[in-house]
Amino acid sequence: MPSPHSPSQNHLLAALPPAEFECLSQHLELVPLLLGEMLYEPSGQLRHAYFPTTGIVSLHYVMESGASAESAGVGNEGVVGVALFMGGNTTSSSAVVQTAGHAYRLEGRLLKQEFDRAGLLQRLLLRYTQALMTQMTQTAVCTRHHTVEQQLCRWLLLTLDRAPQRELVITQELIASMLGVRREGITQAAGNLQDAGFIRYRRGHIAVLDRSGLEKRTCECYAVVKTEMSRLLSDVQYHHSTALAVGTARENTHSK
Amino acid sequence: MPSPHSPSQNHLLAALPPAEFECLSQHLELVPLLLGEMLYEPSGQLRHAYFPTTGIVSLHYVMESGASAESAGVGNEGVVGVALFMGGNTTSSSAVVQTAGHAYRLEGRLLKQEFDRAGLLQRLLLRYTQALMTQMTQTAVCTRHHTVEQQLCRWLLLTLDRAPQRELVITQELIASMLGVRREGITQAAGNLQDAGFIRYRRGHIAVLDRSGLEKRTCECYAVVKTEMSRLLSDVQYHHSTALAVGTARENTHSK
DNA sequence: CGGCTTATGTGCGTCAGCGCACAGACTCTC
DNA sequence: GAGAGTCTGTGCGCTGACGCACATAAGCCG
Repeated sequence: MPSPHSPSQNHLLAALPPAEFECLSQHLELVPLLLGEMLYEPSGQLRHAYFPTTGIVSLHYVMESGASAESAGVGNEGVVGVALFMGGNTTSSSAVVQTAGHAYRLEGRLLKQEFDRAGLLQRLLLRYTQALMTQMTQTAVCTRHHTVEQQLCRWLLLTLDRAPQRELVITQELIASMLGVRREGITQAAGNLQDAGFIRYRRGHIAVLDRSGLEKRTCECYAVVKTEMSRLLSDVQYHHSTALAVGTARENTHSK
Repeated sequence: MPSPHSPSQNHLLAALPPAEFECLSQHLELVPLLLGEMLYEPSGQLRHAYFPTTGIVSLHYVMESGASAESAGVGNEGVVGVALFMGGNTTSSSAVVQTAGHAYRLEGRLLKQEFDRAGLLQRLLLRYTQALMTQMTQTAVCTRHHTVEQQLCRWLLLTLDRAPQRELVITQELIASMLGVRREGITQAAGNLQDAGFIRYRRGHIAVLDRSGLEKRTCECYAVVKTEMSRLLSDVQYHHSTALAVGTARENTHSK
């Protein structure tokens, strides 16, 4: 079965003008993201940046005690490894695959190089990084003030937005470790949501039946992240289609 | 009384090579930061970036319900307004003065301009932004897993590191709103710390008597932030004194 | 000095979430 | 299709933090 993979499934890559896109494409390597795989660990040297297409990655911190919490998630809207161009080259948190799928990876050195060209890619990456910060802030706030059920709703919605299908493949145990709560807490909250008819789940699979239901039950945090995300990214696409498209040959190689 | 204000009291500015420093200096404007003053509010257009010298600013998010939480603090090690060069121009959180003092401010347009020169300032700002992200992540984790007392210790230590004096001028009420907990919770935790002889306080003043005591009581989060901060910043200074100092006239204008 | 504002101390009852322990129940594999 | 491994459901008691309601006290200002 021919899987129609293309770098343009990643929003950041897709927003590049054809010239830059082509230039990068030849260095992009399609890699599978396996559930639970650790793309990088705390303080470890990052070798590649990952542009997810169908996979979803979670940035999270694991404490000495073993307790953990996610600070942000990355799907096809972003890139894993911002530390590569931010100059730190490594972070104190780790990146773990939360939903299996694929990503295109790019050697760190090359990403940095492209970044330093100060082209549209730089703009995109910086804006995305700001969106990431918004997400981190909101995670902190949400953690502080909202119930497990609200947080679960937020998490489901954000994940769903990045997932290609309506059914997520993930255990309650894993969700619990993302949100930094007990597994039983997720069982309970998920039970409530199922009773309400918003989701249906079975051993490691969660199907969302009623998005708007979840949206009603979640806190404002979801909307804040979502709004800020689209504000930061839509604006970039504007620049693409006007100023920056000028002067680049419009080839049709984009759609593979 | 002649107060010896200088932009070089801010670590980012101080790390600039003389040429860049001079260039920026003429556009920097010394402004007082008044306790409680809001430097920018959610979704409001940012006009200036602020480089604190003696003041401390808190980035925090206020929810519809009125509840709030800090995601990170900014003192003389950093800058308020990263959204200006990240491309977003605004954020969903607000910046509030948490400790009165001073800052040098720079028009947003100019900062962006300097940033786009891709000189050392850009490197500095990007690295600092990464440090900010570490702080946000750690805030989220700490919020999730640690007690109010531990968080108070972390907060006191981080604040102390940025404060010129050993005595902080702040009410428990304000600290509570930073940490997103009840005021009574701070009263209790602070009482414990005072009983242990680590701090002493009276109506709006907190004096730290025993730093190492606080360090023993706090969680790992303080160390994580601190370590990452110094890693990111020391490395920059290394670049300054070697690679990047080449080609810039070594004038002695730096030390005022 | 006296009164007012504001900050801090304290004592409830309540509750969400934790930690633990164990009982089902679903899948996958052989 | 039987067993093993894993995932999910449920029921405790416990505790940190909340929300509220005051009491007290410190600093400020006229």
